[in-house]
Amino acid sequence: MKRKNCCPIAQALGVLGDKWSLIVLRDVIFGKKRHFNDLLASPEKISTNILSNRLKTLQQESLLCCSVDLENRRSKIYTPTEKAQDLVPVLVELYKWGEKYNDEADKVDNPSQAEPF
Amino acid sequence: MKRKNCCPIAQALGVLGDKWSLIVLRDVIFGKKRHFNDLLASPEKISTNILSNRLKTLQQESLLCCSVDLENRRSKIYTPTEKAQDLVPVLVELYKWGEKYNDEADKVDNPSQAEPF
DNA sequence: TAAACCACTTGCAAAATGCAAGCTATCTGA
DNA sequence: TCAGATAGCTTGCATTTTGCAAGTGGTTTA
Repeated sequence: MKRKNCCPIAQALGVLGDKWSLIVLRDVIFGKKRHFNDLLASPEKISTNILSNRLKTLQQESLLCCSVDLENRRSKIYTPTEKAQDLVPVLVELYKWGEKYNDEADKVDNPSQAEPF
Repeated sequence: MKRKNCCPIAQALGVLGDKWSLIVLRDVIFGKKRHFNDLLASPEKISTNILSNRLKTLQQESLLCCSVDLENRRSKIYTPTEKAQDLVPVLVELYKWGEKYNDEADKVDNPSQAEPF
């Protein structure tokens, strides 16, 4: 969804405002995940076609860059760009908010948060 | 999308990770918009059924509360809760990021940013 | 009391998502 | 060398979400 001539929040959401983009970026930025299968393995269970599509659009938006693993040529390496790294404050604030408001049910069921993602 | 037993970012995105929720919250929090028609009038052009649906789910998630305008009983007033106000840092970081990276095309076409939203 | 207003709801088409299976190139072990 | 295994997709199809236009039912204003 392109949003031209509108506020920066809407423009940011034009790139990030879907169910999966920020999950993928979280894993690449904080989880240091670099390979397709690593990203597939996240507990949120993205499907292969969606992940493939998201990796494509995130490259188009200059949020990820893709290179071939020289030691294993069937493998591709996805790395976050500076533009993606600059989303860290957004992700941190989302994390804090999620932690403050949306953890109550889990804390009862599952007090130990072994793996955040 | 409910996301249980997973990281706070995914939980936050379970509520906010769609195309419209954060736009509506932006307008209610920063734009001080309180009425259905005010929210409809935003430049992003949300449609009536989606807005209606989003207002419902945001109430269910305790992000908005709804009351009848006592001076005009056909009108409803939507106000942000504290939980919604606590999204200000998220919106601010999104704004900064959007401003930094997604304004280039607009600056050329439309240098004066009269109405941010 | 007719017209306008506000907040929806409904119907239907289009797009996005979810799931399973398959495909191609590369690599690994016997 | 060649049968698997592996990595990163693509395809097909069902389901869900979104988008658009039109209509509805109280409320209020002229």
